[in-house]
Amino acid sequence: MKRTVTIKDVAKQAGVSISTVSRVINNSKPVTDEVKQRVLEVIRRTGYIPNPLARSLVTKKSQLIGVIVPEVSDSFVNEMLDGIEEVAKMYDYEILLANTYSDKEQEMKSLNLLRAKQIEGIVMISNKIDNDHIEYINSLSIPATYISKTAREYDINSVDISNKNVTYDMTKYLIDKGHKEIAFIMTSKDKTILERERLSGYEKAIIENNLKLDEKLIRYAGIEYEDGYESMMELLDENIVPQAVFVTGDEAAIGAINALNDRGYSVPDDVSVAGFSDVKIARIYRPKLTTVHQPLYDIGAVAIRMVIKLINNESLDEKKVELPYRIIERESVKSRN
Amino acid sequence: MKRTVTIKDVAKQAGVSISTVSRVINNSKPVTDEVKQRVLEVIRRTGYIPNPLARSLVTKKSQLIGVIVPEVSDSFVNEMLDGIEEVAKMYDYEILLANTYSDKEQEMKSLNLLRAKQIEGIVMISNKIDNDHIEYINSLSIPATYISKTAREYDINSVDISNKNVTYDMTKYLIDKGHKEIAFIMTSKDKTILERERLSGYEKAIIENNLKLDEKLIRYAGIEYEDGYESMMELLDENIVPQAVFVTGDEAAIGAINALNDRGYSVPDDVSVAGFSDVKIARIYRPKLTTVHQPLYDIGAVAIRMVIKLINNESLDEKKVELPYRIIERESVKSRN
DNA sequence: CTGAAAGCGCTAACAA
DNA sequence: TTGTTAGCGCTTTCAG
Repeated sequence: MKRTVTIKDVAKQAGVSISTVSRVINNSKPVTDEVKQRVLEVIRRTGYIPNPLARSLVTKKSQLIGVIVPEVSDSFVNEMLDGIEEVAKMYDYEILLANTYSDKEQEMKSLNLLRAKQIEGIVMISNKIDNDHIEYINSLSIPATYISKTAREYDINSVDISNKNVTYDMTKYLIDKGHKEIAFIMTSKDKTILERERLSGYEKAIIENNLKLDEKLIRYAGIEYEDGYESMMELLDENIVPQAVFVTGDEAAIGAINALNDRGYSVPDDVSVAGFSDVKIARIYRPKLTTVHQPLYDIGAVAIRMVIKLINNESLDEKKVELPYRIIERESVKSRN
Repeated sequence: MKRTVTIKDVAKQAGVSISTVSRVINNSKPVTDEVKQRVLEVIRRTGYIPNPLARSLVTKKSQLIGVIVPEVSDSFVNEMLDGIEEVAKMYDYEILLANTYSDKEQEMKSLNLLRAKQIEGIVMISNKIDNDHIEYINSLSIPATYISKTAREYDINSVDISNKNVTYDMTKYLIDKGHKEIAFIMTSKDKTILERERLSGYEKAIIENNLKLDEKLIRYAGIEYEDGYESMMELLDENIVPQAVFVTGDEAAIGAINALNDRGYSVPDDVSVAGFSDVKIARIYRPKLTTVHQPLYDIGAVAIRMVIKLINNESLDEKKVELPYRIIERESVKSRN
């Protein structure tokens, strides 16, 4: 273990005081050019790097932002992470990552751990946040922004897509393509406000267009591939073969397509399937998935940008940012007009 | 901003010295039970959390491990990240993440940044590491382990799958299934030792089984979906329609399947396709991809376990860990016997 | 413009 | 078993 070079070493070698060195590395106070060059030279020669721990200890700034995610390997999450990472780097923040596997206890634990690490801000991505999370984070008095389906229900900083009309729009799209019987597989069994809105978007489109609203066509599943597969199988087992299926998750949508295939139905020739999110696999799978594009990278980027602003005491234009979605027409939906 | 409670506050309120408080929070020296309880009580009441920055400053331990990855959103990478994260948590280490987009300059920059953050160890995942990386990391005298195709070429700690016979085994498998003309798409244009070995594994299997070794059947592409697609198209454009295609990457393999489909060939009925890695999509795609399973989660887990051991001055059983691979038979390869 | 000195919150000798 | 004290490496008054 070679001893690392400290500010003292630099000061001594440059023949100045440590305060002067501090001043040149931080550009905080005027320093004669001659002295500055001398110090810089020593720094270069010795390869000196200021110890951010010591610095943080006095400035109370760690340049660390905690990011809490359900699971890194989830495509939904990691596309956001790319955005988060990118922006963090831009502003010289480092990311402290914590996986929670959507377990609330683990979420609280991670929060605690991150807090201990003196993070300056938090980006919390969670399937479902509630008052406990919010109160705890508030009690930390650390800037935070949330990415969560339930964020809209609370008075907190959050970023999301403008969910209001998504399901309405996609259902309408499907109807416009000539589908009369449209199944709706919600990838959540919760009944949060968001889910109720999504459901009513679907219902509204159905009713407005004088189609029959059939409870049997509505299913509640999980978000995984298997969940979509099983839900679709369930439908098929009940001899329900809709003309179109709208699944609120891409992987689950692909599960549905596979279930359909396994039962001898062709997508989109026999039945159309639409997804939600536009993760990578939606572009790769065949038939390519028609889906709702969520700007995941941007969501992550905006979220962390918000906390950085907050950290710097800049004001936020809006507490709740909503990014636009759009329907991406690919191959899994066929016009039946 | 409420002032955070420090060890001093606790000491004062408990009527003891700060060293005593330090002793009880670290369990480092015996403390009378009575005093201990008193201190603990104050800690509980005040919600005191030791400042790890201050602690690190003196102990020179940050409980931080830097992880450098090409891209979080790459499925190959994020499955390893899950393993890394899990083990880190187990040993109370926090992960500092840096995305490099496989850019060498960025890799060096990230290394620098992480170094500055006083990380205690490094897990470096990189497509291609070279002497510059290694020398730099060595100069930091921080424990590191590498996950990289080129790691085997250097005398460094690394974890990998036992690559030696992979391509031989898969090619042999394909031959055993009755394929005579087998294309080999390498998802790399480099010619590292690993790539040469992979190539010769393929060649060995072909020759040993008295098949014709045809240079035209060997292609060099990138690792992405599109790369596989294009390489396959290239083959097809040259009127080469092999009975089987072995692509050394799952997403690229799926690209190849799609190219085949787009040209009217059915997989596996007309041509078999095998992949490499067994990332999530291999299980989801239809036909399900027959591929070489790499234990990505385990690779990540082992890698970080190694650096933790190193940090604690425990000796490593082996410098280069090789995890077993296995061929996963699914649907994209059909027997032609 | 520069240096001396205090102190960020904590651990670890060293004494007592 | 406990308290005192000297730092860890740095920033930041405060003088000069």
